[in-house]
Amino acid sequence: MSSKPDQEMLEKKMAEFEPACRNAGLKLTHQRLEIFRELAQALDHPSAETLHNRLRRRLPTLSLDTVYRTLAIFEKHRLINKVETVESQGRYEADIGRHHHAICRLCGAITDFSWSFFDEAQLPEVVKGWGRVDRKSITLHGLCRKCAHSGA
Amino acid sequence: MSSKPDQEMLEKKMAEFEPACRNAGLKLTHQRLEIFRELAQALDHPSAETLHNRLRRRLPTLSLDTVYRTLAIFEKHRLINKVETVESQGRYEADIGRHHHAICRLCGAITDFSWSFFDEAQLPEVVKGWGRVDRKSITLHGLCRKCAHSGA
DNA sequence: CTAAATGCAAAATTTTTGCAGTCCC
DNA sequence: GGGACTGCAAAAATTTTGCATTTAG
Repeated sequence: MSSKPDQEMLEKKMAEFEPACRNAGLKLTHQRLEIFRELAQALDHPSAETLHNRLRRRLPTLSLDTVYRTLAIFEKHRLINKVETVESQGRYEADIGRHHHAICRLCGAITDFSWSFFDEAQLPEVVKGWGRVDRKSITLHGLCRKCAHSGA
Repeated sequence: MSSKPDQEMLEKKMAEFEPACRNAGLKLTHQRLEIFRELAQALDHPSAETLHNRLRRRLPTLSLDTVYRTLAIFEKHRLINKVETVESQGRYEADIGRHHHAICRLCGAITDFSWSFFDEAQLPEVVKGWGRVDRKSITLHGLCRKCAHSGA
């Protein structure tokens, strides 16, 4: 459903990230670049802790609280996205384009999918009265193929 | 967007809850009944802690961990729903019927809405390969009317 | 009766904060 | 150089667990 971003794609994302970061008034520190890079190449919507573990190999002094702070500030400026989830741990993604999520209730894996029919549909009238909608996304819950086959 | 459930509605929900609970093989304890009742009459998708605070007036010995355990087991048996959220605190609702959520990024309020057009739409082909979908829901993010008007 | 549920206390997990030192712009 | 950022440590917030006691069925 999602395809592995290759090196070329990753460099493109990094190239877009730098000006976006400056635009947001954020300083381009080594840590921020690496945290974004790690998230951008991740396929699994990692948590802060997961990212920290992966980054420690490259950045042994990187602290977990910096990862938390950085993800929070990236999200605030919409450079990344925090996934709507039912888990206790927050999960993040670098892809802020229109897409949706399917979550497996067994293995917890989050998979992206697109659905332009929905993206282009007008929200129902009743929502108009609620306020200003900035984003809309779908979350599917169920069993991924792998878990469904492993006798659940 | 949602209407206040009156006393009659609440009693109906309680009447439906009891057999559903037994069906799930769960014992009908005083605490469980009161936790469900409190959630069923709540309009704000409360957290475990919020529910506990509200219930303490009536049940002074009710412990927070029982609230956590009870909500978790209710959700496991699909007697209640845990809302997909970006917050660190889990939020719950007794309404397990088809509906969707609009979340205000300022005040954090969660509002329900319905959209049968979406509910009845076929998911895109690409999802078929993912696995078995049990539930699908929409989350809107933005500013509720009140927060939008208070100059955000 | 008996297995399940509760309350208490303690721990584990996840996230946030204060502050001194460091680094980008 | 100065304000933003980081790392460290500590704390806060949220959720989970072990165990003795109580309770529903």
